Amino acid sequence: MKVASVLIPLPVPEAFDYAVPDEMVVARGDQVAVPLGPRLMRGIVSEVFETTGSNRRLKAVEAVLDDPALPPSTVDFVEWAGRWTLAAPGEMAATALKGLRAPPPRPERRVRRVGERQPARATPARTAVLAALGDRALTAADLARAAGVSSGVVKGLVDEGVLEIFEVSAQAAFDPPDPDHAPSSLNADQAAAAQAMAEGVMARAFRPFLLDGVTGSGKTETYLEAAAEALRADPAAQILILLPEIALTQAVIERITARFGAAPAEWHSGVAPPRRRQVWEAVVAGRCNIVVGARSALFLPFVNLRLVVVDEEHDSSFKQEEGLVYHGRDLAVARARIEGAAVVLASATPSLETLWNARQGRYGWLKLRARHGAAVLPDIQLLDLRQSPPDPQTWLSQPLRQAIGETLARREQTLLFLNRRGYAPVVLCRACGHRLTAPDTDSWLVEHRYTGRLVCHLTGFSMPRPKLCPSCGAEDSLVSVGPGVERVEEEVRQLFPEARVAVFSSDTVPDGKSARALIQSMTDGQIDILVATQAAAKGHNFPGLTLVGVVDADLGLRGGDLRAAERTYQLLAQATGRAGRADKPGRALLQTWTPEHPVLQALAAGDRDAFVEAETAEREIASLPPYGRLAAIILSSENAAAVEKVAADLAQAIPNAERLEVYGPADAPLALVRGRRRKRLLVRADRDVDIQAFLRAWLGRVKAPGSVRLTVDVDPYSFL
DNA sequence: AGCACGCCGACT
DNA sequence: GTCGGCGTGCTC
Repeated sequence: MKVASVLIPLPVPEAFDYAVPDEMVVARGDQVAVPLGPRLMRGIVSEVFETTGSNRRLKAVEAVLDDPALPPSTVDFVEWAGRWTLAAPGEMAATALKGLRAPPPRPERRVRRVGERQPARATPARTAVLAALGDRALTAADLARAAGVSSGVVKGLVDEGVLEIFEVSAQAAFDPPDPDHAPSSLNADQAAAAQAMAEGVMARAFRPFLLDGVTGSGKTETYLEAAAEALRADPAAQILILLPEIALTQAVIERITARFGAAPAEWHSGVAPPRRRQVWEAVVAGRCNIVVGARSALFLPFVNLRLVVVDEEHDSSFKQEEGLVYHGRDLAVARARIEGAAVVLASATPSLETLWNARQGRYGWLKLRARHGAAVLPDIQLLDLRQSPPDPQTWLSQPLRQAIGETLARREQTLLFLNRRGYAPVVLCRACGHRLTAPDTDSWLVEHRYTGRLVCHLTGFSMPRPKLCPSCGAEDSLVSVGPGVERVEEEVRQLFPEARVAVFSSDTVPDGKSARALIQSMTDGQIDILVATQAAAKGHNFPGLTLVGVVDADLGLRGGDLRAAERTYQLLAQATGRAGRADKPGRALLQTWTPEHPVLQALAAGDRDAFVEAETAEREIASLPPYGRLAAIILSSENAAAVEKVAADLAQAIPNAERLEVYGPADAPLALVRGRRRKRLLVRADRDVDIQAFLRAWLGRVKAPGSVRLTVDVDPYSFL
């Protein structure tokens, strides 16, 4: 008997087996309809095999669906990703079908001649219609318009049998990119890197690269030349370019369009479902060469993937935390390995993991130096706040104020960087010391003055700023503690009333359109001082910007999670890198209470290698990534007792394992979110330990009731 | 995810 | 005395 294993988009731990009827032809990757309990489900065939006797009688595959099959390598990838992240394989498979959610486009109805048949009565209108049509096929409406008659005339000819209606499936066309449309002229570094990447693509085997170059070194044009080379060698080659954020796609799409004379396909959550269906179908049919997208584009059914680019590979937005928990960069490398393709991780501030892989020789390491005339690294100074503390209730120290004043006098621009939205991160009661938190979440409420509300940045809960302390009832006792961008803006306006000041944060710039407008007015010099969160630290270059002030360089270093130092280094390197060009040297001033901190020392010295060296050494001593591996298990439920119970059960059931430790259970750092009590366990293992096998064995021993949600996060990034 | 089966409060 | 609440469990 022939049996098909079918991946079903449900949280079941394995594929389900179905009998294949004798006359049915099924293959791995096919989309099938299978009975599950009382209903029919769409599934993906993961395997077809022959068996003699079965110990259980199987239901039969109902039908093979018309929708295109997933290419076998896409099935390989989906299965691998499911095993790696401990997700249900069927749910991972379902992400590869996300493009099919919209109904197929309605086929277009067109009319054409039926042989040489003539109408019984040839009126002028009818003659005009037949003349306009010729031997083409048009829609009835287009034809009537072309002939300058009403649609009734066309209908009459159809009724008479002179014309017939037929259906054509509407298919979006993707123009083939022309690799020689507008090649960039590359400098020596770029040409060497592009050459190495192109050779990697030609090898038709897994070839990973780190493309390591400061802002302005021309990473994008370099990897686009490698893509062009791939297309020259194989016009059917498919290329995937992953970006951390939707906001960055437009600029890259424009550059690709200019380089190749054809627009690439776009793939992310902002693309409408019918369009996504078109892209999905074009990708699986090999009718689409270049896709630019967010991490979910990794799951597209490529048939000839030759090159994957992960731009800004260090960016933590590649880590998906909700639903399926995975890291887009890691899965991109895996996909390239499975497809036998080249993968390029590009960044000015590569992640420690990637740098480590490059140093070990696992990844080809392609370095680009800054180009002549591009932004040069600014002079970075640390401002020791112990020497020159700001006045009470202000946040800018005297040296920074003076620098802003000088910059203003030279009619140049300042960026004040503070990675904190709103006016004040904490509101507390002077009388009783109570800190205001959201009612169902124990994170602090952030004061926003523009809206006059207190906002929970985790859940979006907000309330008006109360008059009385909700804890002790004292009147007028609430004080705003600490600065956010709005508060720094207030201080700047008082200090420099004549300056034009703007705030750039996700609150003032909620969408791409307003972001472009603000960036434009900054570029045009209509803003003197921009107070910004990390929303402005990425990717924009302002020619008149010569001073970057970091209001609180210590901010990201507190809290001490694994990647705090790395993230801070990357963020501040990006922020300070905004200042200055060759003809107008810039400077960056970092306000800190701990100028001796190695991260800040490395930043001030402009010495990335020293930072990487020190940070890597610390990770090695602690056997943390990349020297070890981590996984987190997060339990959450509205029922606190149920969480405790499952946590205790898990702690009881830890399998024996060598070179592996389990920490916890402990309250998650935010122990209450949206009314759900959260507990966390953390697993650390040596690099060569199969941490997934351990987790599977462990979780197999404990059953959590439906009321407790259990999330596994392999290689966690957020430690909330 | 659905949809079943299965034990305890307000109704004809 | 029933209709129905959603808690646990299964679906090849």
